[in-house]
Amino acid sequence: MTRVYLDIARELEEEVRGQYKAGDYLPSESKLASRFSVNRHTVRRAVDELVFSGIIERQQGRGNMVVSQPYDYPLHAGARFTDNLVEQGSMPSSVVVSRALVEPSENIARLFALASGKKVIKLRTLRKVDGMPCSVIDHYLADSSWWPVVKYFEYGSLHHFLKENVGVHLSRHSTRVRAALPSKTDCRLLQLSSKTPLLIFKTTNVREGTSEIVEFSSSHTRSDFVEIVLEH
Amino acid sequence: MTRVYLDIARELEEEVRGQYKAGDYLPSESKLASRFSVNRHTVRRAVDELVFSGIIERQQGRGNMVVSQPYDYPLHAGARFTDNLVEQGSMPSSVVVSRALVEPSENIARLFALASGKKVIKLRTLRKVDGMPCSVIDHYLADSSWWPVVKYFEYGSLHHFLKENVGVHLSRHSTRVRAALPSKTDCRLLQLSSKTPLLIFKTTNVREGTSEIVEFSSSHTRSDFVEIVLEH
DNA sequence: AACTATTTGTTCGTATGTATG
DNA sequence: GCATACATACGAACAAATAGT
Repeated sequence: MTRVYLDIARELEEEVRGQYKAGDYLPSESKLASRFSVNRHTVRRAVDELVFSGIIERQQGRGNMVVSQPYDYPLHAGARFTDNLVEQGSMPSSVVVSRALVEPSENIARLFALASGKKVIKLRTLRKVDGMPCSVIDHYLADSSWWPVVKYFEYGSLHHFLKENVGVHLSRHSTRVRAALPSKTDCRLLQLSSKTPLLIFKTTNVREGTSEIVEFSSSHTRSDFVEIVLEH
Repeated sequence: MTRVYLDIARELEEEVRGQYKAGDYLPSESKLASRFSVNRHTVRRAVDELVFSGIIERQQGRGNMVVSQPYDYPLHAGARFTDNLVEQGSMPSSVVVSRALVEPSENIARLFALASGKKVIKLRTLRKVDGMPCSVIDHYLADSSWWPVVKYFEYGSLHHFLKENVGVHLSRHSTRVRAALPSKTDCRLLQLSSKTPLLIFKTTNVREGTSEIVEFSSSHTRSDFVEIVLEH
């Protein structure tokens, strides 16, 4: 009768470490409950243990996702990738995950000095290193007339794509850095535990030679094994 | 009906911060349950929140004890200071909190290309904004012969002090950025909750005009209301 | 756009186990 | 042993988010 949930937690943890990879989902709590012949509360308590130890991330309406790499990555301190800041906007190895013409937020409309009602292009790209998603970047483009072209951007360097296809050369204007814990979306896209802090770089890019801000990007990078290098 | 436990958690937290001191006990869960007219599970869930945030500790058979009384910051969320990266090494408003000649770690000895047995100077400075500690910086100086002079550095810009008093001009060599949750020491010095992520900048500085690394610094900045601006 | 099925989240009720004094 | 307080477990119901039809 006593402490069933700890046994289940141990069993689940072992299975996760042995047979799951980051991004996989556990069976639903109902299925686990019937499998272990316990009440759903009890498996839930068991899963709580894994959530607390950072192996599992709960996603309401979706399921319980595995967020750590059991035996893939040697996450011991010191083994850390480095990424160059200046490539953040033009990662050659990033892939578009979503793309839309959207109503800009108030901040972005002000930044771009947009007339009200005008839409902006929003691109979300995901960058992986050795198959592991390590940063999500949201790009906002001020000029929605680029949409017919940008619609066909799939992967690679966005800045290079823009130069080739719309003849715009972007140059970096300012960058702000902060750290924060991941949002639910960050957790999902980066297969991350909500306890892993992110580095957030907000960059504005201008049309080269002018002071016209044409792109704003916000990159969210997992900071447990990626370190950003600044050039001086 | 929904999320009653969060309201109760907020209420309890407020009372704890206002009227309890470390070592006090909350009323029993049954009493709280009847006071808030909810099931005991619900107050339990509420207390869980306080346990998770580290201000309550459960003691089976005894009660729920207040273990810390976190500082109450007069700062509303959203008010965010910005700090310029290039001043990180030479904050005019920082104060020395500790200072010593220490045995360097392996990494630092290698970085400085030091002979074994040589010591390095370690300075820890604290920078406050409006009275609130917002970053701790550990400076390591390769040349221990500066000690008699550095012993008298108390506050202000370290780089300026070194230029004036030992005739060394430092110039930035490389910077690496990451984010992490605070250590216990960080929490203490910055009066932080362990859930607030920190920005960590590791910078190496060389003697100007040479490639001789003479200073390494690691700055830990609270990132909930400080944002770092990069210049391009 | 509306509806449905699935999955996690919250709350109630009840009962029993376990630690403390 | 007894009373009290926290800990675990069962069952039921509904809320809220998500995904797909």
